[in-house]
Amino acid sequence: MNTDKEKTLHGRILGDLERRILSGEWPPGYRLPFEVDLAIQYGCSRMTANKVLTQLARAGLIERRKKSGSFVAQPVAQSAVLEIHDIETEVRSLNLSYGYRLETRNRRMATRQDCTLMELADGSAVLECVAVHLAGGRPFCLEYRLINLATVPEAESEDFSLIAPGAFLISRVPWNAAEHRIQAVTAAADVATKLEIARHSACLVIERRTWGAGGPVTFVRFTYPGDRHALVARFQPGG
Amino acid sequence: MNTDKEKTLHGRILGDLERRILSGEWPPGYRLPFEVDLAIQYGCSRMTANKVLTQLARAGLIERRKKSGSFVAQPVAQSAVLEIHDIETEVRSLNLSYGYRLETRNRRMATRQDCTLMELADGSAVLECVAVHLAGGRPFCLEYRLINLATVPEAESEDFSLIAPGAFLISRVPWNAAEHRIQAVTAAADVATKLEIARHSACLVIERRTWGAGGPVTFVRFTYPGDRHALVARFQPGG
DNA sequence: ATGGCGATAATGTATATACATGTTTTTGCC
DNA sequence: GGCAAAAACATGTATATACATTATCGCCAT
Repeated sequence: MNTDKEKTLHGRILGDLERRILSGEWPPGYRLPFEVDLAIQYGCSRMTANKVLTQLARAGLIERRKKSGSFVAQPVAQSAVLEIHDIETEVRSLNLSYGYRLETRNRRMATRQDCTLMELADGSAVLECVAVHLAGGRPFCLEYRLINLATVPEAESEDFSLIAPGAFLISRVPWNAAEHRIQAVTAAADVATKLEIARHSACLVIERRTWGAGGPVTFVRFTYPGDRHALVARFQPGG
Repeated sequence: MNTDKEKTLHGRILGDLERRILSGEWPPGYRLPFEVDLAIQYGCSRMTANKVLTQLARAGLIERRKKSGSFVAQPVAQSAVLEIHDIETEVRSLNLSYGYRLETRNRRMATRQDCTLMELADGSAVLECVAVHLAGGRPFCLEYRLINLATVPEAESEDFSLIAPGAFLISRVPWNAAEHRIQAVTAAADVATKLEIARHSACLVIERRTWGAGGPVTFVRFTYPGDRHALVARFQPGG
């Protein structure tokens, strides 16, 4: 059921303890055996037991306290790991042909609004792109993109008529932080036209801001027709 | 910037390598020093270097190949860890008063639709609840809940007039897998009435299915007014 | 050339050991 | 009895060592 890494000694012990915790046999608050006792029970060294307990603690399944021992953690927020894919990959995984159409590309100075969106300094130059991603010949998603030319100057010499900004950026610009914002909105007139949907339809909007070592990199807003797209995320405590 | 665990030796080394990778100094594909060389450079033992590289590999920042060495991984999908909180916690963190109103509570046999939603066996008994969560006295979110009475029989003796099903379940039922689905929809008439919003407004819908050791546990659909709620997730590669 | 085969090199796992760190419990003094 | 010093204890970190596993390279015979 797990990542079947129960090939190794500490893998087997880990799986064993995980099973007891997730099944409820060891409920939240239960104090599990000390490292030395685990080592004796499983006939291994303390270092091996330590490795297992350290991994359980990193996964958030247990909490460790010096002198007191290790305790099964209280289940906290239901977190989920949400994978936000490259759009071309996403479309192709639906077995549809992928298409891309650039609508506008515009180099300009950052407006006040841009600065708010991206945490830009006043007077920065940005590249603004609007593009439509197509699946099976029909509009799949609308992309509104801002690129900070101060941190990504090489974007200026790219016309984005064939390659999408996302694909360009991901392969060229290292990033170290991102923030996602997911919302439902009603389609404005221009959005509805570009996506070929009825006005006031519900749309799923995913906004992402990305930062690199040199500051803000890009802002992007993806707008999906609400009835045709869902984000799905699976989650298992302890990976 | 990190979890500032640069107190220990392997913590410092880890931070150092992370910085080089995230800054782009070591680009994707770059082969980093072998364990023994790292150990020499940092004046530590190979076990310590191994611990660091193992953690980097678990975080997905590097890929390790026997005999070849360790390489900076290609950035893949932009994944984000989305924390889906308890609603009461969420409301209170907005500095609003929290309220809860149960609308309906109904014990019945599972319909065909229920079975599809929850992967139930035919003929299972379920508890169906509809409730409204309030923030600052106004509707914040509509909850539609199904509980599988086969795996959570104790739910039958709970009337849920004061305690919300989510709060009840999280503290009592261990679970080991969950699936989230996030979508945008237009509000149907009954939803609009309960949430006191205009018909056909855009709403953000979060559905969650949860499984435990004994099979399906619960299905829940949260419907949020689209203009009043957004999911926000931050992400930093490597933790 | 080429196909196999063994040497080599790097990671993977496990152990024994040592000392550090931070809590709790016990001891011992006033 | 009260309180501070000391011991006991469990985890945290680090090292040295050993052997297993596996991919790669070069050599040699065909």
